[in-house]
Amino acid sequence: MSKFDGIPGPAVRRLSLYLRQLEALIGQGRRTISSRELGEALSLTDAQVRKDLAYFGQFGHPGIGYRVDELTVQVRRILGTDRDWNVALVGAGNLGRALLCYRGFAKKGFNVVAVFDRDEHIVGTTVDTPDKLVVRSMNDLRETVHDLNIRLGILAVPAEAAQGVANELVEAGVQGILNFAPVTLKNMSCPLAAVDLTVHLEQLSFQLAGGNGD
Amino acid sequence: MSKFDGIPGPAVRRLSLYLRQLEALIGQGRRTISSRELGEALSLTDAQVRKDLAYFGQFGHPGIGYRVDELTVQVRRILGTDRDWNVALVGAGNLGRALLCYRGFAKKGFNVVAVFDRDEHIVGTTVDTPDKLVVRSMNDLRETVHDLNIRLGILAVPAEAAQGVANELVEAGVQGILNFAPVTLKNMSCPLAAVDLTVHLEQLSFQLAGGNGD
DNA sequence: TTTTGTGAATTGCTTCACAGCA
DNA sequence: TGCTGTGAAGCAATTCACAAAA
Repeated sequence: MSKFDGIPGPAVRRLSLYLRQLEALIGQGRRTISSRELGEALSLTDAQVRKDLAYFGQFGHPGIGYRVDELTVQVRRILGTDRDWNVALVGAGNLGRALLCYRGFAKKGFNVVAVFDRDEHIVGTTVDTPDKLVVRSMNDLRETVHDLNIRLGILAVPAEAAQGVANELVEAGVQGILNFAPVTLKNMSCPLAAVDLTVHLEQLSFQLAGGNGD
Repeated sequence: MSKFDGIPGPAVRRLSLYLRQLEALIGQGRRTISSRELGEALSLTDAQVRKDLAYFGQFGHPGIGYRVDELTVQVRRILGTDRDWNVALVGAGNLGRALLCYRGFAKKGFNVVAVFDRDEHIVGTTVDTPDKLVVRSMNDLRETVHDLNIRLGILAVPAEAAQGVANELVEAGVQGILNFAPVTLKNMSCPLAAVDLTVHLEQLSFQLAGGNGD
């Protein structure tokens, strides 16, 4: 039903990479870039780049290429990162606290405005991060999500707790979840993204173990 | 040239998910599982599960399904995680230290046995993690990689430094790199895996911004 | 019956190659 | 000439559907 139906998932994922590269180009003061050069920087073919961008509109200029500032604005608009998103983080363990320190989220317009933890011993303490957030109780989830206009949730809890907390997040009104727990969430009624840190190491070990004579 | 040529990349990625689910099943004491049930747990079709596993051998038993312990052994062998891998982490910033605390790596047989940082003020200090590693100088990279039999590197440095450090890792003898820096590494002669934390949030915001009427 | 393994059909994605524009 | 946008072709991955095994 979406206006972006029929667009390959891989193309949408690459959109993020184009944006990252475009932001680097702005830093270098580049005004325009061709599909060939943009592809080269990301190890993609020029045709791939043109087709991906053409799914969303006509952004290029024949004979010139793409204007960097213009395309940046367009890709941000398509990805929805032309405005800020308020985010709740659940799980104030090691990973959770590290993510709070990570500047990359805010730089892209994702503001972590609240932290929650199930452990009542931690609730009320201040997390040692740049913006000094106080850990909130899971009981305040729904109210906080509403009051702070939180739309996304980051799940940094142990695997056993993940499904339950994910349900609570949706119940509280969150519209999308980034899941760091090593479990596949089931029956979610909102968009999901999953990051499993060990899966990527396994892919490397596969390539090394299977790729040569062992 | 590999014995696993012609196998779809997506199938290999799912292998990690099968293994994760199998390990959960062992914890529950399950003896066998059908392709249908395994697929259900991971939101895949039964045909997908069977075809993926069949790329690597005949592990199933008609009328029974797959024996959990048997299949676990096989998948570990295929992924190369039936033995341990020594890993070096470069970048002792917030993200790097958080990854050192993360128990998931060791649980899967990936042992982070050395930490490096370019900042000589940090070199020599002990990182506050369970296994108390001392931060090493980048000058000792090659020697340490050799002495500790390190085969994989985790890159947790700023974007600007990533390409340079990646080159140094390969130069030092590392055979695969897991890259957390938000850049696409170029001209690498070893297997790579990339984790960009903001990319996943952008995918969520795309789905929310584009999926409904805005 | 239940459930696998697999050729065949289908769907989806990428690359090719070229018309059209600057 | 240089470069985009895009149908057509080619390739890759998934799903179907059924023979064979327990």
